[in-house]
Amino acid sequence: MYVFIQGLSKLSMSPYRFSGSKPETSIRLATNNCPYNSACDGCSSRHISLCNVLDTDELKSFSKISTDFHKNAKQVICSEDEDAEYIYNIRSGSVRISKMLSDGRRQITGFLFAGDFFGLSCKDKYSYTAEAITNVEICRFPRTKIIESFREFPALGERVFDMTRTELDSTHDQMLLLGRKNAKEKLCTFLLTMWEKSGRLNEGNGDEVDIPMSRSDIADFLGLTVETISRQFTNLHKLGLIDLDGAHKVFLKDTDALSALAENG
Amino acid sequence: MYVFIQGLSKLSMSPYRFSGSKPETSIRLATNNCPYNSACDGCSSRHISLCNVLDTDELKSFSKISTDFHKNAKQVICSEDEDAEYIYNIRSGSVRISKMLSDGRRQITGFLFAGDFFGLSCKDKYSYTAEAITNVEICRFPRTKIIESFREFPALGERVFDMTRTELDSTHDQMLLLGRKNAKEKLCTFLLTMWEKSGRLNEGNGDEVDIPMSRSDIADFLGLTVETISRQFTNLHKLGLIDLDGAHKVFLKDTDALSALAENG
DNA sequence: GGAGAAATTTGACCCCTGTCAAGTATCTAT
DNA sequence: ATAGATACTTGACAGGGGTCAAATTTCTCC
Repeated sequence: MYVFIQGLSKLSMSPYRFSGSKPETSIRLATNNCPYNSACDGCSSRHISLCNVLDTDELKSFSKISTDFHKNAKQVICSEDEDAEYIYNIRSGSVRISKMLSDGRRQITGFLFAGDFFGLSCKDKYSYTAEAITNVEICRFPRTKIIESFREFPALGERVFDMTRTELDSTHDQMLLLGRKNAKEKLCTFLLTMWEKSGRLNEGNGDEVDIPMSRSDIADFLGLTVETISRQFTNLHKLGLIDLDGAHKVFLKDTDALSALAENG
Repeated sequence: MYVFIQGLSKLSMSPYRFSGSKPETSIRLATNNCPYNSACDGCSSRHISLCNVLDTDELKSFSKISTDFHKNAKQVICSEDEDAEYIYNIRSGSVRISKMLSDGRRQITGFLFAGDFFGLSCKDKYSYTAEAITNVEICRFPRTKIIESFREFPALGERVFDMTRTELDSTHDQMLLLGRKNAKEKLCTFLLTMWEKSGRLNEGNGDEVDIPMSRSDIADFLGLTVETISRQFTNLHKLGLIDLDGAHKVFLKDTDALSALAENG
């Protein structure tokens, strides 16, 4: 079991908690795309976000460069080749990060959840597109200002650096998956990763896993087609390893068996 | 042509120079694995390495935590699941970074060259194996000490952070390649990346590219088999796009055509 | 320089996954 | 609640790349 957990923590999604993924609508925000200054005080993802290394006073200062906003499911947050002006931090909801080839083939390089951030590139253009999968609450910081604040709050810079290295580790696992695993192994790995993530927050949840993204998203994340994903879900169901309740709720009936299949399917 | 160059700079190898890759034997070191303190003064990769942000005095101080050593081709530098005690910096030669599944399937996550570093994980074990492809000269720093020195030399920390983010960008491109490109596109992309890298240092080299790694390494990097790699080399040769001089020297006869094939093969 | 080992190439065959198509279920918006 | 759109599933078929095998070339080391 230990090996299994270790394997999971490497997969290509940031290893920070997410708060389940029922579409959430912001109560405080009546309209989309309408930034306002956040006090950060009531932020539900504060304890798992990059800012969790700041104490109350520091956070008060830091929050001055932060702007809150909200996006509905399917809206674009930032696009490939657009000026990389902001760093984005997810407060709630699910986001997909993707890249495209000129003919439209898409690769999703990661799914991000509450506590994850994105947009901190070295280049002055974003090298990927970020889109809301569910409704999301996000805060963002001008890139130049957050880099300045790394000097004011060195712990913040270290925290962001740590998260970046953890993310790099995850991408290496995802490269192993994309280059060397077959369809069944890919889906098992994915389901266990989602299970591990959801388990971190919802401890009482048992083996029920919420899958906010579409089959098509999963396909583009695992380097497969929608049809193959669908067939593999059916396959795992016939093997008695999972139950499905609609397309977005999966019950893992034998995580040990799934774990075995994730490396030798 | 601009788009082409831009595409290249994203591919999953660190975008720092390498000094060609003819196997090099250290003159100063008679034996392998025999660390000694380096003065850094005569280091040929100093201008492209992480330490290039340090001035002469700073480098003198920094060099105290550095140890030089040498490995022959095919030797292991560090292994998956081994204590991650050191950060390694490549002074010359070529290194492959890889991960394995329990049944032996291997994924090479990157090829590294002079100026590149590796080993800076968040975890206390290395999450990958590093092996010398050619003979290599390497210097290494105890992880705890280099992290301390980030406080003494903030520019060094920023430099390492920058290189890490650039590397993360590259892995995203490699994920797109692994998940969505076909065999021909993968090989064309790879050849152009190697060409771009070699061109940075050896400007007079024209379109002759040195490929230090084996067909098997290329296969494990691109998520293919040796046979497929070999067939695609033959294929590109028959198309008149490349000439081969042995297995490790490739002459790119039409980089524009290769560039087109790299996205729509 | 020559023998053995290792790496690369080539061929024959086949399977996994993609493609195309159609049917079914689910979601969304009135 | 209902209609239309979207998402998902299932089936038939095919092809790109894998597997196995053998030939050829290149490398390594006395």
